[in-house]
Amino acid sequence: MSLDFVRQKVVDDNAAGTFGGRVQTRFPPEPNGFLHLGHVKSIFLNFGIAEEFGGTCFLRFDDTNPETEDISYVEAIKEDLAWLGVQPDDVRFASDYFDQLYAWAEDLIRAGKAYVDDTDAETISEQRGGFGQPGVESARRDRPAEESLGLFHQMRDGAFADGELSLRAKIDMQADNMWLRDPVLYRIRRVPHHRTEDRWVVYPTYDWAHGQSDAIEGVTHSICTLEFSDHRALYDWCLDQLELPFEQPEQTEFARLNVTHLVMSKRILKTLVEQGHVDGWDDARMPTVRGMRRRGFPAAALRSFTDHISVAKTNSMIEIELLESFVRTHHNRHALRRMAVLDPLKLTITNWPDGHVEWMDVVNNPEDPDAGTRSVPFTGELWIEQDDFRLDPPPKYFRLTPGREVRLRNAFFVTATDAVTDDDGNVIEVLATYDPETKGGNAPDGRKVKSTMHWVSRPHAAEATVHRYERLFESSHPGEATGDPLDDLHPASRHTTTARVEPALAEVTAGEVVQFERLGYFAADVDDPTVFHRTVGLRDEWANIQKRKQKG
RNA sequence: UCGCCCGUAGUUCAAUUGGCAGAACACCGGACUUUGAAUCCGGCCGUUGGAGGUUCGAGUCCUCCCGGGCGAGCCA
Repeated sequence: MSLDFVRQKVVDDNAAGTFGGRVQTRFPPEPNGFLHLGHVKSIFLNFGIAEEFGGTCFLRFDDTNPETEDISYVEAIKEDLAWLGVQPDDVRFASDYFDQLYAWAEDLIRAGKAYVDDTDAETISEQRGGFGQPGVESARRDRPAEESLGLFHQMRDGAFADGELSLRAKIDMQADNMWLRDPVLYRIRRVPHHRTEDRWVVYPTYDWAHGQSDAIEGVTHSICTLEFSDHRALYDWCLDQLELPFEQPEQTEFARLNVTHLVMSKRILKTLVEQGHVDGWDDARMPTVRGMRRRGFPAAALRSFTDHISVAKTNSMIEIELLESFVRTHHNRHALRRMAVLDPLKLTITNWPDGHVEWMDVVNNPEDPDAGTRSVPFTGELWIEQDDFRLDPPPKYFRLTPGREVRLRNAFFVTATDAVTDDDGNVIEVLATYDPETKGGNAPDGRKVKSTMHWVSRPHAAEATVHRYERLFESSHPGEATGDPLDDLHPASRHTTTARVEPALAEVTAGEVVQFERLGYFAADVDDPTVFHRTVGLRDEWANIQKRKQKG
């Protein structure tokens, strides 16, 4: 197994003694939204590296913009992290460092490396120039340090309105890298902050806060996504100007995660919630940590998935089927097997002794002998799946059809004898006979059947609401055709029915994932365990046969 | 237009100093089967973005070209 380029860099740095063998990372979310799959990749990368190299990893909230941030997100992010099984060595906030950041900014001004500008935002933008175009220096660029310092203090003390003044780094207005064209370091925002409340009216920008926060904490490897590549020169420039308590941290960028049929943009996710396309951020169709949790995607599967896809600088698009295969593999080992009928059809056994109940001993998980067995009631009045009976079977259809014998799993062989139809010709009940010699599912004479079907005893059945999901976005690349992912929304991504389920399903705990035999994995809702979400279906050869036939 | 980054199988990644281009998922087939599941076995898939160059030998080094991504917030 070879190392990804980030881990390789850590190994190389350790070999060269760059950080004295120390390894420290951090996961730095902004508390302005919920964690999603993209964050999960970053989380397991950062915490994983710390763990593997005997280092440390802090959770640090990048809370430098009070206009969009909120304490509720802080709590949600902590919860999601805990659910992912990750334990930060410490929890910090960029706002913990506001005093130090401000003091460092004063140093920068004194050193003639920053100045207070009264140019308005729009003009600054114009003067910045464009790609291949020259920049124009601000008229205040050479303001004496003492004057800037005085103004900077007045900014802090509330003497100016929002946006009236800003602190800018004095770097190079002709740089090819736009982030070096005198970037803004401090801005005035009269907005209460969720932690510092009204103590500050000036806030550092990301570029003045991030690298310094890393440096204060002793971070060695500051890992972020590719779009920050151009910021690295600024990250380094800022740290170069300061006296640091530790070795200077280094930024390394990796490609963010893209998955087919999924959208990771916070903005689009928010729109889905606000326009009611989903129930909320924690809807089982959302690629948020909370959504995936409700859906029944286990943290362990997310971990093996992110391990498998590794990390690189190549912009890539992962097929969602890969994620699902990790989820299936996990549940195949751990999920208890249960029987549930999603689209019920009556099956009546005409030669069954009236009122007789036979309790069948059934294995809970063939992949795990320790999971034990349970008792399931069998009677002459059953529910079977509508899909499992055809009056007029297509080729290669192995299930129940008039005159054919099949096995009812863990019970008896039955042979369909007749079907009752309604006025429209729909089958509403199937009549069958059973062979009492086949109890448990084997014929003493050794005869075989082509298929085995699940069932539920009507008198014993419990009802459960079951949600089956289609892809939220029909297109593998949402928005590719029109530019707006919302145009690719599946019009009916959730299909809800009332299922008939075996009695044992009344005992599942919230959040538990079970396999409905032959159908897929289903997660009992985290709030209401009488509701199930289809996590992912089983591989379905019959569905493939039909699909191929459709294609011709 | 300028700068930075990235191009290896359908997809995601490997390939030790420059030394036989491989794996997983997907797909196809077979075995097994009380889940058309799982499991096991096998198969298919490549102009390593292109063209030159260096070399006994290039995915790897050099040059040019092509394609894709990001960048002109007082967002992060």
